Amino acid sequence: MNAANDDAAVQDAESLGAKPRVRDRIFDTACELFYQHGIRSVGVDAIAAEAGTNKMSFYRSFASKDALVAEYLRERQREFWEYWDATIAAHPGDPRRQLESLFEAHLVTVKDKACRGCALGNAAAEIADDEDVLSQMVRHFKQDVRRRLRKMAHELGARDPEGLGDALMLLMDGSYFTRLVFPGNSGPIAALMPAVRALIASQLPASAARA
Amino acid sequence: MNAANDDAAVQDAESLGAKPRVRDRIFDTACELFYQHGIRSVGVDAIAAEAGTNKMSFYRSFASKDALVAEYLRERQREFWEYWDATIAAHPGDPRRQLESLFEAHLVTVKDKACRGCALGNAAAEIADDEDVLSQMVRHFKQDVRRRLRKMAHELGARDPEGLGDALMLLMDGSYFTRLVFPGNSGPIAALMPAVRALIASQLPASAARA
DNA sequence: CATGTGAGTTACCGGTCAGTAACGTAGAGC
DNA sequence: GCTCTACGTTACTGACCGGTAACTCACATG
Repeated sequence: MNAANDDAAVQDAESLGAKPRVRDRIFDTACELFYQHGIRSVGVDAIAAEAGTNKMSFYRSFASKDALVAEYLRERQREFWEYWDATIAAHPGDPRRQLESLFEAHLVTVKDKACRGCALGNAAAEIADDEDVLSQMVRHFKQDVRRRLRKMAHELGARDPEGLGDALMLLMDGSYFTRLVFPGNSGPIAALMPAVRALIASQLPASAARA
Repeated sequence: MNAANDDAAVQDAESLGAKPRVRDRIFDTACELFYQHGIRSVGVDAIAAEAGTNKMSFYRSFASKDALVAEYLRERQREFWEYWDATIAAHPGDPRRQLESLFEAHLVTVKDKACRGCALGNAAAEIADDEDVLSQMVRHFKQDVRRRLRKMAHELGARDPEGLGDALMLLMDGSYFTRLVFPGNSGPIAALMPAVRALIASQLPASAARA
C-alpha cells in the first residue's frame, strides 16, 4: 500500500507541504506518553485515544509499535544534539565556556518539572536486552556523547582528556538517573555545576585553574 | 538465614517457621531474572519454570507478583547496605579511606560482567509512576544513600559536605547508569576513581589535599 | 459526476500474563 | 494406618495488547 513512507523516504509529505495531520498528532502524543510513562507501559490504543483517533489510523501511519518507538528515540536524539550544537556554537574557540554552558543548559533541562531523566537511557533500562535494535541505538548514542565530551576535554587541554570526558559523562548521566527519583531540583543535581568546575580545574595547570 | 517472614503479608501458607525449600528457589531465581532482564519482562510462569516448579507453587509462597518484587527490592537493598557497612567498618575513624574504599568496592561490583546497573534505580526507570509503592521504596533508598554520603563528607571535613556528598552520588549513579549501555569496564566508569579523588581533594584544605 | 484518498468505526484474532480452582501425591510424625 | 503438610499437575478465567479485516464517510480534484 503506502510503502513509500515506510522507513527512509518521507519526501511526499514534506515536499508537498500537505502534512498528514493525524500522523503528527499521533507521533507527538506518543513521544509525550513514552517519555512520561515509559515505553512498555503505553499501548498503541492509549496513544491513539490520546491523539483523538483510533488504532487503525495508527497502523496506517506506522508499520508497528517498534517502528514508532525507534522514531521516538531518533527524535529525542535529534533534539539532544540540536541543543548541544547550539550551546557549543555560542562560544566558538572557548572549550571551557562551551563545557560549562553545556552543563548549565543540561542542568536547566534536568531541573524542569516535566523532566524524567534521559529518554534514551530510560529506554535502555526498560529494554534490558543488549542485542535489541533499540538498545544498540541507545549504545551508539551514548558512545557519541562520550566521544564528544572527550573531544571537548582534549580541546580544553586537559591533562587526561579521556578521563575528564568520562568523568563529566558520569556526572551527566548521574544527574539524569537521580532525577528519576528526586523531584524537581531537590536532588543531588544541586551539586552538578560545582562538581563540573572542580573536575575541570583539577585537569588544568594551576595557572589556568581559576577563570 | 531467612528469619524474616515477619514483614510481608504471606498468610496463605501459614508461616510456621519451617523453611520451605521451594520458596527459596523461587526467590533466588526471581532475583536473578528480575535483575538480568527487568521486572516487567519476567513473568511468574518463567520464574516458576526456571526454578523447576510451577505457577501454583509460586502463588502458595507469594501473595502476588508485586509482593515478590517488593521483597526482591528489599533484598537488594539489604545486600547493598551490608557491603557498604562492611567496607566502612574496615577503616574506622578514617572517613577519607572509608569513602575511597567504598567507591573502590562499588567499582568492583560495577565492573563485573553480570552487572546490569542499580537494581533499585532500574526498577524506578521501569515503573515510572512516582506514586507507586515500589517507586517510593526506591526513593527512600536513594535518600538514604544521599544522606549517608553527605554524612561521610561531613566527617571528612569537606568545605561543602552537602555538595561533596551529592557530587559523589552523581558519580555513583552515573556509573550505574552508563553501565547499562557500556559492556564490562569499557565505559566511562574507568574514570570513576580519579574523579572521586579529585572531588574530595578539591573540598579539603590544600595541606590535606594530597594523601 | 466519478474517483481516489485520508480517516473514523467496529469487530475480531492470537498471544501473553496474573491469578485461581480442583485434584493428585509423596513423605514425615503420631 | 492415618493425617497433615508441602509440593506437583492440569485446566481455566479475565484482562490486556499488538495487529488485521472490512466497511463507511468526507472531501477534494479532475
